[in-house]
Amino acid sequence: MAEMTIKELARICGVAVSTVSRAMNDRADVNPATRARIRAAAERHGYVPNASARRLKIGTTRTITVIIQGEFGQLLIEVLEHLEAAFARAGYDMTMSHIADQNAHAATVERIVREGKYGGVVFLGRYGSADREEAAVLSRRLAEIDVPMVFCTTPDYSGSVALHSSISVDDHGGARDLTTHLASHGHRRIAFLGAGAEPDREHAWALRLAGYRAGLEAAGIPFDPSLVIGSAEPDQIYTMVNGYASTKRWLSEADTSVGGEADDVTAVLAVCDAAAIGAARALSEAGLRVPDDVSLVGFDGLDIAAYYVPRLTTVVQPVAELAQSTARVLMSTMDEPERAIEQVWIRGRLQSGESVKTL
Amino acid sequence: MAEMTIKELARICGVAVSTVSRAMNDRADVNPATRARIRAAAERHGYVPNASARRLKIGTTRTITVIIQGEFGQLLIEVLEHLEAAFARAGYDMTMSHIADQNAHAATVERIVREGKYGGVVFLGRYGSADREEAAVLSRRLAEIDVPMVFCTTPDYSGSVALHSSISVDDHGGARDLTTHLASHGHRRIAFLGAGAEPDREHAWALRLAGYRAGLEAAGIPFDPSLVIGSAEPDQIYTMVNGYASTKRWLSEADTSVGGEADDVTAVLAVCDAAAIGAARALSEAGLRVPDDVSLVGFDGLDIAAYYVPRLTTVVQPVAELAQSTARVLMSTMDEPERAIEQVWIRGRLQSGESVKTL
DNA sequence: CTGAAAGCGCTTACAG
DNA sequence: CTGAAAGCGCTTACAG
Repeated sequence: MAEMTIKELARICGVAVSTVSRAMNDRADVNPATRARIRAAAERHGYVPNASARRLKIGTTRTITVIIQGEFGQLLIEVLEHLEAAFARAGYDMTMSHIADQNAHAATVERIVREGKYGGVVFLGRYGSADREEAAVLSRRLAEIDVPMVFCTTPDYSGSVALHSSISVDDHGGARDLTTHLASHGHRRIAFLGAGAEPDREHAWALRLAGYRAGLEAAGIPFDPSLVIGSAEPDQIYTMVNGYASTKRWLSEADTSVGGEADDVTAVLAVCDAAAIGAARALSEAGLRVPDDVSLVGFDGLDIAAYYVPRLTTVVQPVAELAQSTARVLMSTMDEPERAIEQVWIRGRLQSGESVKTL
Repeated sequence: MAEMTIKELARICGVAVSTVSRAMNDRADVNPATRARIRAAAERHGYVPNASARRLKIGTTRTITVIIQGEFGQLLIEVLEHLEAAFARAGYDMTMSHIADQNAHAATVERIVREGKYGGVVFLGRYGSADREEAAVLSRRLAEIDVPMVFCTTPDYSGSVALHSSISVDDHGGARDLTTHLASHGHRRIAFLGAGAEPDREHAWALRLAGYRAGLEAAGIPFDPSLVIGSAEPDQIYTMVNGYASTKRWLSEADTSVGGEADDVTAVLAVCDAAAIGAARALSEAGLRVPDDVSLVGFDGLDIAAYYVPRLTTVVQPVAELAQSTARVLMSTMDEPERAIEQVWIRGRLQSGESVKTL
């Protein structure tokens, strides 16, 4: 079936192309009867306006692209689905581009954006380099591109002054709540599992680590750096394999080191649910049961947390609210480009499972 | 920063726009020095050709879109990542469109495709209606659209004659292997968990159910329809919630019914890993331990299968091969549109865990 | 309410 | 090797 153009449809309907254009775009200044006739013919012949020609002429588009970078798991899928629904309700198409490269070059992103195919951009997930300076440079280059842009589930890395709006769960508050929860169940030797290698204040793990420290402090528990367990897989922090490998390494080091710090740990706060699942397996292999021997909590509120045995205590990311907020901020920025930058932090909800023992 | 056009860049370089075009597109007939000078200027000024104008002129594009429909989980993510890598190696961009609607209207798909933004289309995941007739109609309408198209992880629903190439894991063979595996460990009362409601031969669950029956037959075990457990959530068969709810319902019905069929079941073959995880929770709530009281196997080979306690015996989908095969078939079809339809079935690998007890 | 015409930013024969 | 010109399929002032 050959592609039909506006010209052919105009000929078929016996009108000018401009009239067809007006009819297809629902302009007020068309005779309702003409409009109906044209649309019926379009439907019948399967005419769909050429998106490239339209965009070239209009200069703008009702398509949003979501750029997903790095780790791409269940959490981002859920956010994506809500984003799509939110944009669809507002009459926008949404498409996605995944950037596999852990350290995407600004150039890759720039190219996607500058091609001019999109009216707005959502960055989803971790973006840019783990390296602070590099990330800041990327952020500044992005800010020079004349396209509305907002970050979702990742904060802005620009440095002191935020250059982009961002919407995230309150990582700090969530981890603090989990720590307080553990403390209120009698735990005082609480480990944090899955810290990253770089001292980067804005990464989710770093914010969660800070929340953990705040929770300890609120409970009057002194912070012990030896209870911060680093990631064995720093390139894939938020995964089962990292939770597993990090816990394995920690347990074996603790066994052999003087003092055996692991021995008196009664609870582990994992950087996310996936890492917690990996940790649970490593603990099990070491003969430690959850929660009888060690309590374990996660973060994110994935399905697996609710179906795991034992059900995992976690903080549920408000995915619907994150997506709606992101869509709202982006569309506002598209309407009003000079709009002020917003940093939105949405509180997650602590969901109690069966993985915490009361001491 | 204003968007730069080819005209401005031509003026800056003191050449004609046609020369800039040739330089940017790496044509042979440009003076290497001119070419270098133009590309340097483009880089310096951040010039990126307007994709819409280019596409309008060329009529074709090196962008592939992956249309994901319905359930979108970890398995599809892994396939997606491999697809992207495969297309990137061949110089194609890849973008994704998710269709949330379980029963996408052909119109939605047609619109995406007819807009003319893409050079090829991959359908990923289940597509079309669960209803056989509706699915066949969609398939036929899709075949009328003049765009290279291939189905990945889903077969073609056209009816007797396949209209589209498709690449899937060997669902039938995988389920047969799992059943044989269970039988060889002494199991004879094996349940199949997660059957769908429609008698649809091509759905993954139906193919796996058929493989299960073939496995039973090979082991000389009579097929017992009462051991086929239907999906409590037929709209989301391949999920934890369905595995959980279906198992719950089955256990409670079996308890109250005459004969209590559940009592003598020693093994459950779940339609996929996610459903198996849900089933494991339901079994645990009923006081049944895996594998001591019931053996349990899944399908897909997700990370969770390897990290769950007990490690889940499953068939690992060959995601890399699926993606590479899909990319290869699609690109061949783009080069040669009249190419013959191919149906590819790739064998999965049985991965032994700790969830099967030897009787 | 409708039509004729200009032009969006590119690419590609066609001349030179 | 380079340039001038036509045209891809649309939309949008501008006339009527």
